[in-house]
Amino acid sequence: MRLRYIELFHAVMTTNSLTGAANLLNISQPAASKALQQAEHQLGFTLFHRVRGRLHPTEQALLLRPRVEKIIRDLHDLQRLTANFARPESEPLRVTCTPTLAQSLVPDATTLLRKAWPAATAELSTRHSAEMCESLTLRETDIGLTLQDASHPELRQEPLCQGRVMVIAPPGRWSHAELAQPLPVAALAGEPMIGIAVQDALGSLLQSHLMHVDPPPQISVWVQTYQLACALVAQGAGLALVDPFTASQGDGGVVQTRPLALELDVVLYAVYRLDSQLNPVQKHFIELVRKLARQVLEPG
Amino acid sequence: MRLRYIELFHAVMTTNSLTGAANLLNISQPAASKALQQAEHQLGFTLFHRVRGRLHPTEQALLLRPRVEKIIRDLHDLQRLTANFARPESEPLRVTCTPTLAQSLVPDATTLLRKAWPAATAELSTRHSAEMCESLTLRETDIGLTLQDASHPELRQEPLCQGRVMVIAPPGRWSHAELAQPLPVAALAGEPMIGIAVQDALGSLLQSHLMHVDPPPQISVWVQTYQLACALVAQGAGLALVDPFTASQGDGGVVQTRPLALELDVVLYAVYRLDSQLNPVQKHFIELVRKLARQVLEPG
DNA sequence: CACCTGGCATAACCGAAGGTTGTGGCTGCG
DNA sequence: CGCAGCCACAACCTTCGGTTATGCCAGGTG
Repeated sequence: MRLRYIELFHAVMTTNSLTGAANLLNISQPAASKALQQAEHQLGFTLFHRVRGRLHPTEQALLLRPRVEKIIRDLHDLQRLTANFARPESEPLRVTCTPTLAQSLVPDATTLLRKAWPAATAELSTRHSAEMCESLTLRETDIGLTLQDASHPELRQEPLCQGRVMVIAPPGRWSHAELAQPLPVAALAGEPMIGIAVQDALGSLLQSHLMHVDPPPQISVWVQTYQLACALVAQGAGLALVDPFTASQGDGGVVQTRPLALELDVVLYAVYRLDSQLNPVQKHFIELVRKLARQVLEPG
Repeated sequence: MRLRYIELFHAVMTTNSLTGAANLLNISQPAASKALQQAEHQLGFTLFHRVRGRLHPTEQALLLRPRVEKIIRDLHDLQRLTANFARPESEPLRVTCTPTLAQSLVPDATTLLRKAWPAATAELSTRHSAEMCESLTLRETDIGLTLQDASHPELRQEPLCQGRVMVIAPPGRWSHAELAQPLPVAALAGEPMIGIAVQDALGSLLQSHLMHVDPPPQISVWVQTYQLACALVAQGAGLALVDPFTASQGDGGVVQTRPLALELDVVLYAVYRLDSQLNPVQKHFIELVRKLARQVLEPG
């Protein structure tokens, strides 16, 4: 089975049309037509029924589809990987972080880095945990920054610093004296709160803690990102539990922030490949992140 | 990245030589040489160091290897699958079973089937559980017969009949009157026994039961297949727990067999694809297996 | 040391696969 | 009816993937 046939099959299945497939593959429609016939002839069974001038996948084609798509995906990954072996000599600092950290921590660290290394170039991106691991193993990026435990056999995660889970509230909720003291979890009982959808590890941990207070907090809005929670809290929608980085964004202005009395720590990790020898620029960047993060997480 | 480069890379990695790879792919050595250079040129980095007239994989090549091999495997599977869509019209009865069932149950059923359907042709093979599922989903075979629970999203398993775990012993161990009565598990305490290595579900279940009798049986020999256990028991090496089919092989001659008093049943399953419409021959075959198995499992 | 052997690269050549443009037939729609 | 969209067929061309013949280099051996 020629790879070309596999790609063509996939293209036809996705576009539901031979001309569409031809466009996708940047070849002419007759070329696609001929190739498809060759593929069917070589396989010994028909892949598509020609009915009223259109193509309809046969039963066999539907069974083949998932396997073909898997091969296409794996091939695509391989290409992404090889593409990153051949990149130019002047290696840029390639960093990816979660959206939360992209608010200020990573940009701040990058500007500081450029003062120390004016010639350095950087590629910044945001990704969620799974995509971050993927991107690191495919060598699209060299350093990942995340608040989640992202253990992976090919990756090493280095804890940079840790902080506490924070409660954010609309301004005026707490007195100045209260703000410094941690808020007991029990104090959240019955409060209107913003729910953090359980897609990340921190979120689900917090959620399980909240479920155990009595009466449970009233959660009418669920959000997927901490920034949304912060914005909603600023509008008086209730309280929310967030990581300290998100909290520090709104602190002093749109929301009040107060630590939560909980043994659970938020840990900031730098993640990189096990085999990667970090160069001086990369090491310096990580140290800058550590320093900046400490200023946020351990004030005073 | 052309598929041909991937295959070539894989061939060179496995043979450690360009000429070897060329032979593997049934092309001439110069063709392989040229293709490899094209691949490296297109990738933008070298895959193999040419040192003293030999090829040595680069660091990048070693990193690429696992992904490439995965694609090769998946491609191979796809080819196996497509090969079975195009098979001839006169479909043979394709059955695979575990080695235990290949001793007499499946051959007996096949000869009976051929009396009822003289024109039918059959393809018999033996496979262990995982390979059986693989082969069924790849449509290399249509019916699987196994004593293990082989649940799989694309497959359906139909219980045909059930029997008891049997204890086998060297001849003369038990009196004629004892043979009919189930042996309590406690009676195995301290006995010399043949261990069944835990690769199959039944084996591990039996093993865990044995570990709970006090004192535990003395196991000095572990075997991978029930036939081996049977042969060792015949030579007086001790007792063994086996499925009823294996037991019936040696019964009356080389070993004595006696049911074990245990709520655990051995179930014979027929496994086939969810979407497969069994034809009359296949249905008849399954019924024959069921009938023959009942004769073995439920004597009297 | 000279010689052979084994392994990779280069050169010249060749066929077929895979691409193109042009065209025609069929279907469905305004 | 006529037009637009989609697929198949034909004729033609480029290039890729293959061949044989040959050369170079390293290592082992009499």
